[in-house]
Amino acid sequence: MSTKNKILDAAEVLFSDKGFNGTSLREITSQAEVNLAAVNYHFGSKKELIKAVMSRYMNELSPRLESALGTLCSDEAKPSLIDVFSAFLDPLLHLNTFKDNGTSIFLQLLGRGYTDSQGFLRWFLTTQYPNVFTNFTNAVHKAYPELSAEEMFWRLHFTMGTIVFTMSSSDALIDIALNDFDRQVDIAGVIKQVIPYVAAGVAAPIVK
Amino acid sequence: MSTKNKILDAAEVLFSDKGFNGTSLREITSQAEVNLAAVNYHFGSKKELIKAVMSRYMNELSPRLESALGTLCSDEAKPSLIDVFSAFLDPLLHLNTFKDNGTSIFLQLLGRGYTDSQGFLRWFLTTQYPNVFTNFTNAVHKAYPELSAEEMFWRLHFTMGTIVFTMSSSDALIDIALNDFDRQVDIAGVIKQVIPYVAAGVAAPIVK
DNA sequence: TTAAAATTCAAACAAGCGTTTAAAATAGCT
DNA sequence: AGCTATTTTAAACGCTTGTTTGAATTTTAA
Repeated sequence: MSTKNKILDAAEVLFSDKGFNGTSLREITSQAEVNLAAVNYHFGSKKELIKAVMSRYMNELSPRLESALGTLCSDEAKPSLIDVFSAFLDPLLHLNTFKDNGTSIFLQLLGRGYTDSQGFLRWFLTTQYPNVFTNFTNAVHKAYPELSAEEMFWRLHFTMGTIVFTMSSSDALIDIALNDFDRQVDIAGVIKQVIPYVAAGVAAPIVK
Repeated sequence: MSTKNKILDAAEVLFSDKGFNGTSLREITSQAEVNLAAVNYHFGSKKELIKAVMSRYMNELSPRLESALGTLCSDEAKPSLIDVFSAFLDPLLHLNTFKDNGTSIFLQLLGRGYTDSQGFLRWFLTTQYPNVFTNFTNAVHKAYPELSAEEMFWRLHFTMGTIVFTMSSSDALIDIALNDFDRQVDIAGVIKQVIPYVAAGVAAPIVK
């Protein structure tokens, strides 16, 4: 295992757990059992390391997501909103085969990135992977064409908030579910619970 | 204006903007034009200052919220979910008269607190202000009794995520709405948009 | 007015941060 | 083998962090 990958593996777990600001390079390098200076040697800076951690996941996810949403758009049949959101399920769960707990880690990273660091990750994702966003918007528009661009804007951001926030605290929530309901839930179970919620939210009657 | 209040006023704005970890005591005290040591003298520690900032809002909000949700529960008529979520509107907007931009600041603080600091604010709120949570749960149950406790648990957390995440990035979203749609939106407008969304989400068909 | 209490202040503290340096070690190549 | 380029290492850098100190100042009350 290369030093670079040892760093990435340790960093993604710590970042997802304690946030980007909350994780120091010393924690990462001691967890990875490499020298402190290795981060700056291989990645240049902490900021670049964060980008590298996210890129590793996005490069795995984004083609599958584009494909899934793309076929939904090119199909003749009009998809339901449930179809649109369900299209995320397989690409996201595929991250679990790509890496242990990959789905959960990635979604937590996403949540961290949106609130930490004053939105620089938002910029990074929307500029580096714009196709995912436009494909998603198009798919939702096809499923619910009555929604105006402005209403769509708000509801998609509400949806993003639901997903990202839920996933960034999913470990705590899964713990509570285990204690209060004796129910063993995994990340796939949470995603399946959230899909009808966001689909119904986006499909809500248009407010006057 | 007392030193204590000068600190609280400066802290809440900086905390809501840059998070708890992202704001230093030196930024706060220089913004408040007080000595650095004043924070530790008056509050004991940074953590206690964070609690004090949140308490000032919660003490203003929680009785109004309990009352609004309480009457909803004690009324004979069965409320709609829209009624339940709308009950938050007045108490939240009241924070604007209590303080300039109070609603927005408080909701952003809430969002920060849920992701920063590994959930210690979640513990603080649920243990210090438990009535708000139980009243809310009861009101939702009355509006939608078919929902099981477990499903309710998940959907209420999805809702919390939607609200908190949206509000913590509401400034950025309001900016985008201004640029893309020439639409001047304020925090009350965002709240009114989000109510039908979360109401529909909670009311979504029960997943098998 | 005077003594005690509360508050403010400048300064320093120890600890942690990301980053840089230059020497040591390793690897790749002719 | 011997030279070059790459990588690893320990140490230190400069800076920021939250907190503490003890003296100066202001406020309070008798």
